[in-house]
Amino acid sequence: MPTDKVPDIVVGRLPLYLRTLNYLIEEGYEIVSSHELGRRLGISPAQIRKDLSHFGEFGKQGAGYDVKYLSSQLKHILHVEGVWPVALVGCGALGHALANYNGFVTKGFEITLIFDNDPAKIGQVVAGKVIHDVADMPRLICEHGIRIAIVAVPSSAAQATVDVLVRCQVRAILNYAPINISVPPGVQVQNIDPAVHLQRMTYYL
Amino acid sequence: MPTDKVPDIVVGRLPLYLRTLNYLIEEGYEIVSSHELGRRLGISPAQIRKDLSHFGEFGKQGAGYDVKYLSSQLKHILHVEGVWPVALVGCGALGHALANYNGFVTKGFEITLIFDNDPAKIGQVVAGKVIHDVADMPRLICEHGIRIAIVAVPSSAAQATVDVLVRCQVRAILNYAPINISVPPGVQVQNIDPAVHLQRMTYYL
DNA sequence: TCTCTCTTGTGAAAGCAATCACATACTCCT
DNA sequence: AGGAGTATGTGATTGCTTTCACAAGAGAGA
Ligand SMILES: NC(=O)c1ccc[n+]([C@@H]2O[C@H](COP(=O)([O-])OP(=O)(O)OC[C@H]3O[C@@H](n4cnc5c(N)ncnc54)[C@H](O)[C@@H]3O)[C@@H](O)[C@H]2O)c1
Ligand SMILES: NC(=O)c1ccc[n+]([C@@H]2O[C@H](COP(=O)([O-])OP(=O)(O)OC[C@H]3O[C@@H](n4cnc5c(N)ncnc54)[C@H](O)[C@@H]3O)[C@@H](O)[C@H]2O)c1
Repeated sequence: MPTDKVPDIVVGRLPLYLRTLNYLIEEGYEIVSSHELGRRLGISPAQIRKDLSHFGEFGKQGAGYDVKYLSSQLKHILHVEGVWPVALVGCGALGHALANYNGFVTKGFEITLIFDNDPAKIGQVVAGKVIHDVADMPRLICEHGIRIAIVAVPSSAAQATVDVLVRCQVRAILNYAPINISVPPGVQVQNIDPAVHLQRMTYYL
Repeated sequence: MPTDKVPDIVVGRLPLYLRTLNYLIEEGYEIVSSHELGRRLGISPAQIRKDLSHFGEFGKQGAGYDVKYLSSQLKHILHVEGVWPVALVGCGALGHALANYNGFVTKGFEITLIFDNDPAKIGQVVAGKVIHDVADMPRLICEHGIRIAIVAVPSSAAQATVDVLVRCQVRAILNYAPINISVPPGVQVQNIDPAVHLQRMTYYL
């Protein structure tokens, strides 16, 4: 029973399913049951079946799911069959780590443009890419048709950076600055703040 | 009407409230309403009031919340009044960025021990701390009474690293390896995987 | 072929979470 | 001092998510 309107919370789990399926492929699995997948993810088998049922029928009764097939279907659903070009803004300590991270390409992303506003950094080469002046960001992002950006600038510069990105037609932003940024409707934002994650755990200590 | 058993999802929002309150303090606010706080966070005022009501009555009718007071109360609830010593395992590109990150201390954390298994790195000084051999991890973590660790090792080493940490009485783990790790009940885990966050957004593009 | 076992996909039920709406109470202004 | 305006805290309600439970399909072995 395909796509009515899929809850965000379901969409949020699909990348986790996909990640685990790809590990299963590496391990040589050809078939996996919702039970085994759930065991690895700490999620109930029923929930996995229900989640997938939003998009179609991918399994075979009595057997389970063909791992490669389900992986390819999830890539299709998530629009990561190809490789999205991504802009990285802010090439400090964290930006360097991200630029050199080799885990993106197999997941459907490649950092193709890097920006900073520090004259000492502009022109330097990081991970095979030149660091561009943020002043050139509108032009370059437009020319490359970039839709996705990673923001790794100081908090004080984050909102202004995001505003520029949004004007450049960027529609998905991964924000590392520890601040709440605001964007117009239709622009996706995901935030990563390790301090927030740590504080979520200390409550229980 | 204080603490019955607070839902995890409520606890998960408290660090966001705290973060925003601290920005409000910097901006000179003394009082804030649930409406204004909600506007900044993209959360409904009613939800904020309901969340806080799990822990007590912090506001004043007709006025709002005393920003400093509420901040201090949230710090108390989240057990981040002091500074937790944290172990960092894996001092590669990402580990370096984390070790040098100055945003932790004001949030209640300080990386006090750094470990790696690369002989070329062991003994080097990063952010004023010596990189220790992972072989010494059990002893040092025990001696320092560390309860919180950040894992920034390759995926292939993550589960084994976590197993050691758990045996050393670490009870909260922030995992950057893009893999699902399993831990015994009572151990908190939070995962950060930028590729997962990006894939959550591409669905909507 | 028939039976037994396994696993999916899915309505129904149960369990959680978010929102509503208002009594209550505090502030500010005249 | 008193009234108008404002914002909290919370029971009731609505809405959403997860789990349950089972019919139906697939394969394996006798
Ligand atoms: N280092 C970490 O591990 C870490 C962890 C969590 C969050 N963060 C956050 O990520 C962001 C970057 O952290 P970092 O450690 O790399 O800091 P950093 O100071 O090393 O790097 C910031 C970079 O952004 C550049 N920059 C500043 N303003 C800019 C602008 N307007 N446009 C473009 N570039 C600009 C600076 O020149 C610098 O290169 C910060 O918001 C920080 O709070 C970092
Ligand atoms: N670089 C990034 O921006 C980024 C982003 C997301 C996730 N990650 C993940 O974070 C982890 C680290 O990434 P990185 O880019 O720093 O990789 P890296 O290869 O630069 O660093 C890994 C470090 O871990 C050390 N190490 C390896 N095995 C170890 C062990 N058993 N015990 C202790 N130390 C060990 C290595 O010596 C190295 O110093 C990886 O799992 C990676 O997938 C990195």
